[in-house]
Amino acid sequence: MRTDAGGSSPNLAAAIAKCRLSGAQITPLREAVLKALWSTEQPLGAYELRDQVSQDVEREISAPTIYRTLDFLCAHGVAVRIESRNAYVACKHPHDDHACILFVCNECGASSEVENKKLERLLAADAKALGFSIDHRVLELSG
Amino acid sequence: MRTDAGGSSPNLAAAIAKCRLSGAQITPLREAVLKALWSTEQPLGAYELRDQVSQDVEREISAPTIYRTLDFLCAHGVAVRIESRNAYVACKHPHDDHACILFVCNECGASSEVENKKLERLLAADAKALGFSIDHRVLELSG
DNA sequence: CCTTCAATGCAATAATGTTGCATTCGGGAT
DNA sequence: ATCCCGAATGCAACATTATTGCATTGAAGG
Repeated sequence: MRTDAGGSSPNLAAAIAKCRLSGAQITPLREAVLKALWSTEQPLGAYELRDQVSQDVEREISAPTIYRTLDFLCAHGVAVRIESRNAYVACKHPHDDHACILFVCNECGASSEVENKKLERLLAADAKALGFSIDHRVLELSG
Repeated sequence: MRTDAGGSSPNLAAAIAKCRLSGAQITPLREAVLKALWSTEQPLGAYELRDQVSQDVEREISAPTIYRTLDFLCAHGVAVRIESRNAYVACKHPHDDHACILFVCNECGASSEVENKKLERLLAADAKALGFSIDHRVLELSG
């Protein structure tokens, strides 16, 4: 028996597995939201997700529920919020630390993540010079 | 006669001069908003600015007006929007291109900009590798 | 004086995000 | 099995952030 319902990318299953690692439960709702995120390259807004997921599960999901679900997915590193668009995408790379750059296309809206160790080191060096301990980074490039 | 009213930082005057360069007019409103931004290290929200500026000019400024003014200031490189906080700060460095990193303190809220050419080159290289032409960057670190 | 265009005023409304509390549901202890 | 507990969700109300469309003002130039 397959655990990956609906024929979506195998990596969706991997993301789900990743969440389970931390003892968190993957509910049908969380899975539906994650699935929606995986179904496109486009960043999706919270209310957009709400509509899609509502249709998927055939009942009205409320805004707070969506936001809580997104918080959960982001906290578990399987989704990322794009601050400059108030939108979310599935995190499609397997790394634990989220030191990636997000490229977002202005025309098609597609986004892609890029890892860059050198850049990470530079940021760390700058932070150190300032006596600053980074707890969150936002690196978003659009073009 | 001094053009810098109110005894604020001399750099506020420089910022104003910078705007004039592009033939734009600095109205009392725009100057008041810029002054408010310069008066603190703290990122200020649009509505926060609205209240401060309204008090300053002794009449109610409307939200659209504040947003338009902020758009103007950002477009002229004398203010920066912090995407991860929905807030704005004065841009306090003189450079024309906005290739800086924004460090924002979680405790005191203060923000500071850091220029880093190496980092810039790395970003450019990554973008090139993707066939991507950057038109806007958001680099925000909080901690 | 008149035209014109940028800047601003203003009302309404959209879009995004949050709070507080009630309810449900599943798993472990008794 | 039943009870209890805590996590997840439902839900109403509300807070915050941002935008649209159109009217008005005001300064620069013919």
